Amino acid sequence: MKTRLASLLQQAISALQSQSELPDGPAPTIKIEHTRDPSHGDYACNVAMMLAKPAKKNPREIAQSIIDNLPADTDVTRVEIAGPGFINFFINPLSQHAIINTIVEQGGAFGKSDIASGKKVQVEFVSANPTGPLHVGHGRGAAYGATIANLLSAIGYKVHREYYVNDAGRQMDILATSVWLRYLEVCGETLTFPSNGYKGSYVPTIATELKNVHGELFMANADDVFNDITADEPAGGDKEKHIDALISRAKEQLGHDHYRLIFDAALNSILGDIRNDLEGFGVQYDDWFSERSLMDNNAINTAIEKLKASGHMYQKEGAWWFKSTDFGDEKDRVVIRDNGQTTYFASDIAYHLHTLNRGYDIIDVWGSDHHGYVPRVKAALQAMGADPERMKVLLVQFAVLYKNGEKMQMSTRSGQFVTLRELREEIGSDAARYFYVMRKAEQHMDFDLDLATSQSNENPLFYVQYAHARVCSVMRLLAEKGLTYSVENGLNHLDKLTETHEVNLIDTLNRYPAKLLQAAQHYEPHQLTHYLRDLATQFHSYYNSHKFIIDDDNLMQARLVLINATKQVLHNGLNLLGVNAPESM
RNA sequence: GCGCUCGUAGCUCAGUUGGAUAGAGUAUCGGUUUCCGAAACCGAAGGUCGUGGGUUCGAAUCCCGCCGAGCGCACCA
Repeated sequence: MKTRLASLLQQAISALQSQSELPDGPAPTIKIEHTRDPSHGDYACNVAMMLAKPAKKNPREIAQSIIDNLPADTDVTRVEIAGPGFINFFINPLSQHAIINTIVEQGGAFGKSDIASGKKVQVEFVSANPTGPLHVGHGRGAAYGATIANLLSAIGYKVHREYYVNDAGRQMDILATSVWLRYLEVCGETLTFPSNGYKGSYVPTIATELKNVHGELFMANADDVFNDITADEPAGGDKEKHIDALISRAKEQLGHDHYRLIFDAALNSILGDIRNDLEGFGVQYDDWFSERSLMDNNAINTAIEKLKASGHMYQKEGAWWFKSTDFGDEKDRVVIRDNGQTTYFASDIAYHLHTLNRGYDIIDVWGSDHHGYVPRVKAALQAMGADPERMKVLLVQFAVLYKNGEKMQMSTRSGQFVTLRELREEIGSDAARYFYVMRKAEQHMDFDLDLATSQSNENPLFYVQYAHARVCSVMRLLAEKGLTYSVENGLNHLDKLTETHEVNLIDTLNRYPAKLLQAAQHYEPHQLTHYLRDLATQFHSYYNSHKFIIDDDNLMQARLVLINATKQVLHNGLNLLGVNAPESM
């Protein structure tokens, strides 16, 4: 309908231009919007006001000329000028009914489109270091990323969902060493656990498993291990140097193969837990991409060579630097450390290049604490001759948790955090998924655990699900009464749906496809949650003022088609959010 | 100090390329069930859109200053 109106307006404007009533040249893009106030009609357009300046005319005057030149359309019942120069359209309500036919016809596909026509995009999200279980901060990125992927897929993108596994680097070494030290404790050694080690309870668990499988294969004397190691912070030393020394000691005492065994045991255990956790959260991936694989297949060196060839690399103090300031970054960045090891940044450059080379545009969902990292990655892509516009970073604020009215501090290292799994167990995946995407991603978010766990009706998910369940309930009752539902009959009598509640509900149904498109293009799932609440409100209001199971069979069938169409749209929307649409509550 | 994100009802938040009287939920107050599920519905009240300027027909939205919050400023990942 919007495009139809736009085309009518375009014709009128062209006509005026040829009569020299309006200046030639490109007219402003015609924007048709739904009105907020029903007294303003169904659709409104501000094009007359946009033309006021170039035409040097009163906007209301222009609006009148446009209306006078507007071609007739059977579904437009009235056109008005209002306010400073809006053109308001009143649409024949019966023409809106057609959406119900469309919904019945398309079912679960209703609302989807092929706007993106199969363009390939990779959504990389969560990608937490496999050094511990996911916590509620990661949960938001998981819910958001998964929903974004669903939305993009719904408008025709070919979406690749990927988890980038940081299975290399110092943090993993710290984890492996932490596991080994706990293992020694399990085997009866006493030692002072490093202050910078991973202290979560999952570490001794992995250590115990290791002992069950391998016995005392990795056994060592604790005094030997700690002999000549730089002092830890509590002992007046440096915690970073302390843990680094312990890592070196672990590698040298265990030897490459045994160290790798422990390292992989820790990695596999934690990654397995993360996979399981995300699966339970309804989050699916097409690929779990290993950072280590970039080293194994030389992709990192290739990328670095490419950077060097670009002329934006230089050597300083034994390290290789990328001159990212050439591309607007704050400072230059190290790619190869003076000890010869490549940095995380080097891996990430290689990873992004690799993804682009596979033909995907990139959407990275990152925690907002990584926002300073964006310019350097884009700079690297640009230096290597790639288009940095092909990479889009969506930043997600961490949720701040409140319990008993107090803010909870979280840190993976200290082992003090609420895990995603705990959250799911307490409030359920549906509520968590919905709650997480209800707010704009870059908005700070207060997550009140007491509120979420109380299952109060504060949680709007129940409201939406209830609307869906209510339709199901009506249909159950219909069957109990021995009555039958005829879609055909209902579709044939849509013209009987003339009550205000019905018109409003149908109007809301009409808005769904555009809303879905907008939510996807702007990466804003919260638009969908707001829409679904609106739709549920319309339905509940209708439900309370009209009965559906009535004596007039034609009217009843028409109403049943309407509420089933509503149910379908609720279902489609919730499905995109990764939330169930229950038949009963 | 510099940079990024942000400041809207008591609280949690919408307000999408600048549009008409700034909207929901929740909390508060008052109504609605012999009737398809009251986890619902209807109504009232609630605002100097942080603040001061600027841009124009028109600003919560764009520009600048100030105040306040969060995050970032590693040869960590």
